[in-house]
Amino acid sequence: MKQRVQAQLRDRFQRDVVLEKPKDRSFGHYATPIAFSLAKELRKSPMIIADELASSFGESDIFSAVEAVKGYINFRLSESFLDEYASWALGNEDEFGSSDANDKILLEFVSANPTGPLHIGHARGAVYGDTLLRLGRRLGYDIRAEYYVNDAGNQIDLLGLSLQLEGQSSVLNMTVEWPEKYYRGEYLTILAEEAVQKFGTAILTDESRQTELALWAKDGVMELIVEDLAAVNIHFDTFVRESTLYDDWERVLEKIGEGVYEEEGKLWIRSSDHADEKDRVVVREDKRPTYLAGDIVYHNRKYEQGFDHYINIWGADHHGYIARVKAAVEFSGHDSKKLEVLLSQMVSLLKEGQPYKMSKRAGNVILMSDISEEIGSDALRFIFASKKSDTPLEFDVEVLKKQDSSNPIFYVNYAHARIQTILAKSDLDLDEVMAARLLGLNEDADALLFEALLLPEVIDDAFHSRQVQKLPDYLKSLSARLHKFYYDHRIIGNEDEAKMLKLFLVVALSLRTGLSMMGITAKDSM
RNA sequence: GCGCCCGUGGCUCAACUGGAUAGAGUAUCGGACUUCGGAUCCGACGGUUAUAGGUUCGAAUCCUAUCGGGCGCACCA
Repeated sequence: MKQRVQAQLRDRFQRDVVLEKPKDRSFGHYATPIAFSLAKELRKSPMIIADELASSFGESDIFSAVEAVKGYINFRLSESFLDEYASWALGNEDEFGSSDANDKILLEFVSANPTGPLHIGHARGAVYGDTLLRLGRRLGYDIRAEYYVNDAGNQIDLLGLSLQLEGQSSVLNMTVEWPEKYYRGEYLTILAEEAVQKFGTAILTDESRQTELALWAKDGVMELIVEDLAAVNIHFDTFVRESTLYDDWERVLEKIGEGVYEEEGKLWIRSSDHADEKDRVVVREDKRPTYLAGDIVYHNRKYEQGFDHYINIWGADHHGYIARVKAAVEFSGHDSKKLEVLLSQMVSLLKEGQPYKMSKRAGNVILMSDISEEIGSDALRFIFASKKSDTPLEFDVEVLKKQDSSNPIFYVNYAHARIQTILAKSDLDLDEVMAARLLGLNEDADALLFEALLLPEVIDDAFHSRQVQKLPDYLKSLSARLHKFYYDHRIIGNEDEAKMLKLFLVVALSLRTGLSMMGITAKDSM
């Protein structure tokens, strides 16, 4: 809708035009402050320019009024334009909110270490990434969802050690001396039992078999992670294992060439040449590559597949890592501007006002699966998508279990279900409803229709600004308008019954489509 | 100490990325059922946008300083 209006104005003014939604709806559907920016070049007051531009509009198919007010130019869309657009949307559900974008994007997210099930902090990045994925795909982008599995390095050794100790303690009933750092949790007990069945008890006590045990266990943990994600409707296209990358290390090292140097027996990358604070070690004195080395190969591999754009979603505690990875990308001969790193901030959880402190390595973690089971996948996804990903989020699980308007997912679903109920109750059949033209609507209906038709621009805006919370915000607002309209107007038996039902169909379409962008299936009854 | 992010009604968050009178929810108080789902709706209360300067037609948004908070500053991932 907005694109069509903008295209029209671009022809008229011979320049790109910023379109806003006026604060006060009585001003019209759209407005532009273009006169303010023209004021400087034309050396005239914005008011006069706006007046002149507004009065230059003659008859138009899409505008019923164009007015200048205090320097703004306000546009009111014609009923026939809105009606035609609404009818098109209802007849082309899959294209409603799509665009002709077709860039190839590689989106990497979650990428949690395979050392334990996902916790609530991972859930946020997961929901953020998957929502972005769905929005982008709706717009037409060709996006691959990828998970980077860190199945090498110290944390895998620690997994083996932790599993042995856990097994010695809970399966073999031995007295165990716990080290300072180790993983803990129910999943280890289960894995230890499975390990005994598969390998015999010696696997738990023989230190020389720790690596063997760990390599087996990480696959089991990955299965848990995949299950945790599937429970909230998240699925990946590809999994890339860190352990498979190092074969390529020598070749990538050659590409980097002068970008690395040897000092103190170690290999360093000149990342300080590219905005990093200092150079970083990539190969230690004992020849073991650092974590960064894996990431260098991984990103080179990404780029060699020729995507137009690369998006990584990382926990906010990794923000210091961005500069060195971008530096590595440059040294490997690629354009680091194509790599976009988005951060997902901490989550703190309340339950009846009681805060939980979370920490992955310590015992007191909140499992993602516990929360998704407690409040349901839909509520979890809605709340996690509701706030800018780069600011901390705090919420109370009790609120999300409520069945009333304080629970946003309930509120939106209720709006959708209400529409289904009234459609079923009406004596009109679908053909009669669809045949109605949305002309001569009252002001409430016009406002509701317009809001329902905004979905495409919300999808576009939410994706391109990477701010997925705009979508749930919109759905709450559309639902509120629907509830109010429903309260104020009686539908069944109304002389405009067919029009109102068609209007409701458009609202339902936007609610349903919007929810599906969040991995949520709209409810037809509560 | 250095770097990044952030300070908006009691609480949780918006504000179209520089635009019109800073909006929602929640909490508190008050109201609306002879009604298609009251699982809803309406009203009231509540703000010097942390503070002080600056930039311009116009600032919550940009710049500077101060105060306060989070995260990071590994040859861990």
